[in-house]
Amino acid sequence: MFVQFTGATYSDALDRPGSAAGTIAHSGQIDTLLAFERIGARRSFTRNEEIFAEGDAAGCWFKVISGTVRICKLLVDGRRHIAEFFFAGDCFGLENTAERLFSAEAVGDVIVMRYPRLATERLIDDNPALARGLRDMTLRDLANAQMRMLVLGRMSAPERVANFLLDMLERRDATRALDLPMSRNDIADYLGLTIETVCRIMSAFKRAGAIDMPAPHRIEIRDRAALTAFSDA
Amino acid sequence: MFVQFTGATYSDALDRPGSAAGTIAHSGQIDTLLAFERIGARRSFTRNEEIFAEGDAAGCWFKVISGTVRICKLLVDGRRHIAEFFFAGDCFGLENTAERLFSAEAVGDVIVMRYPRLATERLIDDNPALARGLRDMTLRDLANAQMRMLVLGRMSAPERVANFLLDMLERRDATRALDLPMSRNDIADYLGLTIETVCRIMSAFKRAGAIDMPAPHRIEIRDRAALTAFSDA
DNA sequence: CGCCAGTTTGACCAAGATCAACGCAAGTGG
DNA sequence: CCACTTGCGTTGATCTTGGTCAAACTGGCG
Repeated sequence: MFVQFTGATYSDALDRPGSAAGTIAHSGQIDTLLAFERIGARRSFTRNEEIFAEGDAAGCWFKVISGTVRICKLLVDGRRHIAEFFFAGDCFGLENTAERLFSAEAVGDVIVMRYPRLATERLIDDNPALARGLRDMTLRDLANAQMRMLVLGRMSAPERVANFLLDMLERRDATRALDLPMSRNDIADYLGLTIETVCRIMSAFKRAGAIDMPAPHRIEIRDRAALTAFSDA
Repeated sequence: MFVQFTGATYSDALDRPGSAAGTIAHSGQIDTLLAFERIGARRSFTRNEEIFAEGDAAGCWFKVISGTVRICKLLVDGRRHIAEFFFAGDCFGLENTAERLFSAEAVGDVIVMRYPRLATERLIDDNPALARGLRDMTLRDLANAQMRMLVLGRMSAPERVANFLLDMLERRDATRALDLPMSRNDIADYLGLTIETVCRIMSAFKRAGAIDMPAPHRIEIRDRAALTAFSDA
């Protein structure tokens, strides 16, 4: 079955506070959201601009308002790894280390909200529901990371690409058509492959009639069953 | 530089609550630890016994008292992936999904404490310091998972093995000698390699004088610099 | 029009997987 | 006590997948 790793949305975290945790009153959600709005600041970044760098002080976290963000790390010899992509509604950069272990960059033009960690900690200490929301979000991120480890550690190149396409479809709330905001290079570094391999496999999927690709960044699903079959055979 | 992914210990989580979060009074630690002891139950498992299975209800989490636990997932065609090993002091199985996505198994004989999730949630809601401790633990797990993604996605087989040995050394609080509790097969499934590749690379390290291997599970570091050099070329 | 960045395709190569055999130590049963 | 089995670990020969190197293609833009 197709491995799913949907990004953690903050509103999701409040809407579905984990099965055992019970339900949060709707008014509570509004209050805490407003509380966050008050401590946040809007920022915008242009294509390939760095939002934070590896080694920066990790004094705040972010929520994507629009656009796509990539979290990545560069090895000394130039190899790059993309840990995750984040889309509108997703939160990123929440860490407990003093320094950033990864950098964050705008894939295209991006608008984010920036929240200071200290103020967030204060809000959380006074508000168990909010704390629970953030905790669930982090736990969801962790589960996604574990699924991604499975993909990177044990899946073949076609399985990785098929999984990626189905996952993107899911995360962008699409069923048939999809505009990929990231380059082939980004996809390769996300899947632990080379750009050539990603290209070849996408072309193969197209030849096999599983997808259509009117433009490099435009993907249309023609045979979802075939893709799903590819995704974990 | 060598990539580090130390497991999250519960006491660590309380001892170092993240740089920006301030310090927790020592009495607070004792109280919350006692609180946990009260809701926990001791369990023991024998070699290869299942602690929980994929699909089980996720109503509790665990702390390793002694022994080694592996968290793993089986693909339909028999491929296996080990998401993480946990040693004495590490916590595992804390999830917000209704069902387990991974199974947990005893690598050797294991003793754990089992804590119900519901009671934990209650404790956490009343105790911000405790909440923070658990949050930091989860964030540390997430950071480790991201480092492991880097290893699985972008590192060569010798780099993975060297990293693994250095990481085990660190996690077992050893500097020169190390007894690996897990089989070569476990190591392979943890590193996304085959057992043959793991064997060959360990033998190569031994031939190169980087390690000594008086018995398959006994590793002695002879040239840490060489290992470190291997670990990220 | 020509350039440029990103994408695609092809030919070849190498790292690691697969298949197979062997080693070795710890049981087990006669 | 010794044959026999069983479960790991190790090593070698060969094959496959995906990486590397190189060249061609495409669309946008000055």
